[in-house]
Amino acid sequence: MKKKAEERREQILRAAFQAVSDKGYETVTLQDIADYAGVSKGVTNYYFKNKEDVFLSLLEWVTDRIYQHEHQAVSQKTTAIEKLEAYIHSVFIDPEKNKKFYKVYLDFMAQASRNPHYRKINLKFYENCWKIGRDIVALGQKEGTFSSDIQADTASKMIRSIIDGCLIQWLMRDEDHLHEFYKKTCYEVILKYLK
Amino acid sequence: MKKKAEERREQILRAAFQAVSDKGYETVTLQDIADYAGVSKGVTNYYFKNKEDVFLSLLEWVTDRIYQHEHQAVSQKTTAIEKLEAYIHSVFIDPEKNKKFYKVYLDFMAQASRNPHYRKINLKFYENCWKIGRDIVALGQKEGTFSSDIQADTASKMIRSIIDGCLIQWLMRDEDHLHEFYKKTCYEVILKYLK
DNA sequence: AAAATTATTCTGACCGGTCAAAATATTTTT
DNA sequence: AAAAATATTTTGACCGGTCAGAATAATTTT
Repeated sequence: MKKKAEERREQILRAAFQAVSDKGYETVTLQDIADYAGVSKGVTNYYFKNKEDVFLSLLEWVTDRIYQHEHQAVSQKTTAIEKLEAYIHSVFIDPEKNKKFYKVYLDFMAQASRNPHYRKINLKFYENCWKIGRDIVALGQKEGTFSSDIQADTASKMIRSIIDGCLIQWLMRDEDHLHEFYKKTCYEVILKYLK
Repeated sequence: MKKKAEERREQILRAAFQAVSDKGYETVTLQDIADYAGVSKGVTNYYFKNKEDVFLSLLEWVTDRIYQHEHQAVSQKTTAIEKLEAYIHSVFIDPEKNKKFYKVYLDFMAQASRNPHYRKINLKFYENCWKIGRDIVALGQKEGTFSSDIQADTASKMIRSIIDGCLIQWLMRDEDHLHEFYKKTCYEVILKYLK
């Protein structure tokens, strides 16, 4: 019962994710989402309060999945360098997935710049990401791999800034083959900063 | 004759800039723009082909102004370090102006991720910014201030990634007082990377 | 059959683009 | 220089189309 409802919600969120990625936040209609999910329009209205509720849930769902993925990748490694590598590797998954996510993510950030509800969800995502970065830096400092001059909290903010900055610039340039370049250079910049 | 028409266009673009900053790209109607400009609805259609034409012109106009401002600031300094400082200083003008621009810019990037017309204009902006960065790095290397290990072209991409990454993260956090933090740390990261 | 779920239809609001007419500015004629 | 003619600019009403949300109907589950 509860299970089914949860599945339906996720089915709709997946559809919304694809629809927004294809068409853009504002262009997507509830009808689009229903079509992508292969259900009728009423279903969406049944499981979500309204359109904004779908989108807020979508942002929460998608950022949480990203975070889980990153966290999982990092937690499997032991040294700071390995963890940093794993982090960057998990972030720069592949052109296809990065494109899909950052298209949607840019839409949401544009919304978030004016709507506190979106900002709040994004902040939660940031905090999760910062935590990953902070732990890596702190470990590296304990190991002696990273400089003790920098502050782990500050560094964690920068790490995410560099990552997002690189992937956004990559997306805007619209050349898949540059994915590797940004991944590599992003890693190098962060490493040089931490050492 | 020609002068008046150009003034009108700019008047409308200024109005559109403010309107988009306040309400967001997709929410803004031609009526809004007319209202902000203090003219009637028909005027906008008289000076621009259609809504998209207004927005494409706006992106071009606003990014060009930003670039001119950055370029002017950097060109007044002589050493690489001074130029870099001036660059960062001109980018991180003040919370008010940064907020206004990045709100609009995020909207346009969201559009650009799906619409090649916007991407093309943004690429022009990128190339201008990269040129500023590249020249600073090259100068620094000639001076011996910056490491010769890095590639000026690569570094210029990273400089802009870090700047945009920082300002976007700052905007999302919605705390004006952090502006100084991101400005300072952004500069430090870039400097450490270049040395 | 009652309740829960899904599908369809309706409605009111809104938007972009058009257009004809009015207002204003410019040029030509007297 | 005044008047007439012409060109340019501005206005706001209008239309076709779309969408979110509500209401309603149909179907499935319990």
